[in-house]
Amino acid sequence: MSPRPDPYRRIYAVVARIPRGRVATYGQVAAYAGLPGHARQVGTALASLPEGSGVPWHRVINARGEVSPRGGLGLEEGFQRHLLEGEAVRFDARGRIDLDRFGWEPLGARPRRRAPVRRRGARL
DNA sequence: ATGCTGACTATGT
DNA sequence: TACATAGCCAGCA
Repeated sequence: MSPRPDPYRRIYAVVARIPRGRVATYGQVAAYAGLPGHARQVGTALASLPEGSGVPWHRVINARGEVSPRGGLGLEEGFQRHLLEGEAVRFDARGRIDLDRFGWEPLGARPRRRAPVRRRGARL
C-alpha cells in the first residue's frame, strides 16, 4: 500500500463517488480525499483532467453553491451547468444550487434532509 | 530558490 | 446579500 498516493489520484477517486444528480464542494472533496485545506488544489486537479476521463468533474462546485467562474470566457461554466441540469440539479434565479437539497452527503448519517418537506399541496 | 497564479474559503463590513 | 480581505498551498515559469 502506497502510504502516499498522488494527491490528484485521491481527489479523482472522491469525485468519482459523487452520485448523479448531486454536487459536492471543492473543500468537501479535499477533505474527503484526506487533504483538508486543499480546496484550491482540487480545482487545479480538475482543470488538468483530460477529456473523456470519466470523472464527473461537473459535480464539483464552490461553497456558495455556484459553478465556479473560470478565467476568460464563461464557456466551461455554461457547459458545466448544462450537464448538471441534465441530471435534474436545479439552479435558482441567481444561478445557485441549494446545497441542502443537492449537496452530496457521503455518510448520509446525520442531517439528511434531502427532498423538500412535503406539505399540503406541495409537489415534488 | 522565488514569486505569481488560481475551477477555494471563512470572516468582517 | 454583496464585496473586500486575508489565509491558504500546490503547481509552474
